[in-house]
Amino acid sequence: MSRASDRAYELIRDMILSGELPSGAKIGEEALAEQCGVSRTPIREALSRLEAELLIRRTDTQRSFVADWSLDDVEEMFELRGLLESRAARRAAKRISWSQIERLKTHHKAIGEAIYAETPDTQQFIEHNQHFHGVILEASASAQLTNMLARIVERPIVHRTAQNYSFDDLKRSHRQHGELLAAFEQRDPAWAEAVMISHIRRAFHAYANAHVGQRIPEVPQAAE
Amino acid sequence: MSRASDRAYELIRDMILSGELPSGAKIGEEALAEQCGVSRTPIREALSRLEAELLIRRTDTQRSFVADWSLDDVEEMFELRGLLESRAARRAAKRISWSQIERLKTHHKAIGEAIYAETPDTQQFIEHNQHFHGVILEASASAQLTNMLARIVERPIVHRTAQNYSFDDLKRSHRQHGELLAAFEQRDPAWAEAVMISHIRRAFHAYANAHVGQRIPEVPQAAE
DNA sequence: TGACAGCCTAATGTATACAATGACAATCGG
DNA sequence: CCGATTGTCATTGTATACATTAGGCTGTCA
Repeated sequence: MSRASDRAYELIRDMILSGELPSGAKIGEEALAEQCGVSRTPIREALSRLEAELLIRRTDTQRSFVADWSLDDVEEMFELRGLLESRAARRAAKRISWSQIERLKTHHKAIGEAIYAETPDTQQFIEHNQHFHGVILEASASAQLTNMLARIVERPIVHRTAQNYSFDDLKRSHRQHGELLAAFEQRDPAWAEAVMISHIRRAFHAYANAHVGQRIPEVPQAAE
Repeated sequence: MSRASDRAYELIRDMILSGELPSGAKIGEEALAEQCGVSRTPIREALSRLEAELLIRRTDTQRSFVADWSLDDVEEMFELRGLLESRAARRAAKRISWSQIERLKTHHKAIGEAIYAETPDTQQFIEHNQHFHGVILEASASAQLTNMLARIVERPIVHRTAQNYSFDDLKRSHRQHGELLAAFEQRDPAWAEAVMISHIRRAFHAYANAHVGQRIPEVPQAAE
């Protein structure tokens, strides 16, 4: 895709995920254009994508703000993610090739190594975790499921969630991936679906526990 | 939203749904800009939205074509729609207010009148059908479910499907809406969910039967 | 005759200027 | 003193010109 609008997209996205742009912060096209060193045109395209991914919200009059996720919103998103990913797992169990299973095993192994290193490497975990889920999506052979999950629900929350995983959470996630692998090797759709539901549900509770009480911590300034 | 880009969006969308722009047709920004009487800027915005709704596809180099739906694609979409709408129905059964039930009854009644008139009025059916499903979505109180269904799956296919409904199909759909209403009045999530799955599934088969053999009929010119 | 290369055309990406619209503030009237 | 109305300013919407790139066509060479 286009160079400038992609760069702008990534930059803005990182600003949001890193907290540099806190929840509720006002987003002006002009200001961002200057920060990103491009004109407003690619900024506008980037904002469209970010709006589609629900990282920013727009008022009725098209003013943009960093989306502010309540715990209810997050639960809703996990519900949706569970619904879609479990369906993907079910489809994948019927269709997955042996080479795809091999790739799953590779990522599974890498995740294990990242966790059980002397100092657990969360970044590595996140990366291979995404690839692991990516292979399942690919094996589900549903462009529309893939599209939806990838663009709307997938990445932002995965990041924030896994960032806060405890050692136990990491181990548990790894074990559930092992369970998924077994279900795929047996080509058992119902099993794969059930494990995936549980896997995502667990991720939600890990997120929720990590955020008890700290309802959106990064909002020092008020309404701007 | 903005005037020009909205008009452009609707115009292009209608061109696609009416078949004026056949499946696989190349879409040039410049040409559309001229046809719609606006500049390329709002056209680009409209194309983004249409791409998000999967009505157009883009090559790796951003050239746009009218999406070409195989029967498998359509089945996938109905699978997704069933997944999401049945979940919406389940949530709605737990949350729906009496006034929302009243609104459902109003649309249900209007649909009945449209069907059992001397000459069944499909347009009226489609309109009230959309409102009926809209109220359920609203009652599901999930902004994200609503967003997804409304933007990605909902409207284009509903149109094409209901357009071809036989009298029996219309009656069946009406009866199932009655069943849904009963489930809501009983506030029975499992029941509502099951009826909705069946309802959407039936819609798929109605679509499939109406299209046996005529694999995308509107493609006189080849690859353009 | 077929294939490859280079140029040419057409379409998209980006920047920028201008228009329109909404928000905010200050002042005036009740 | 409070509220409303108007004017100014900020921000977004649109148009257009220019840059860049992909894809096709033609000509030449093997």
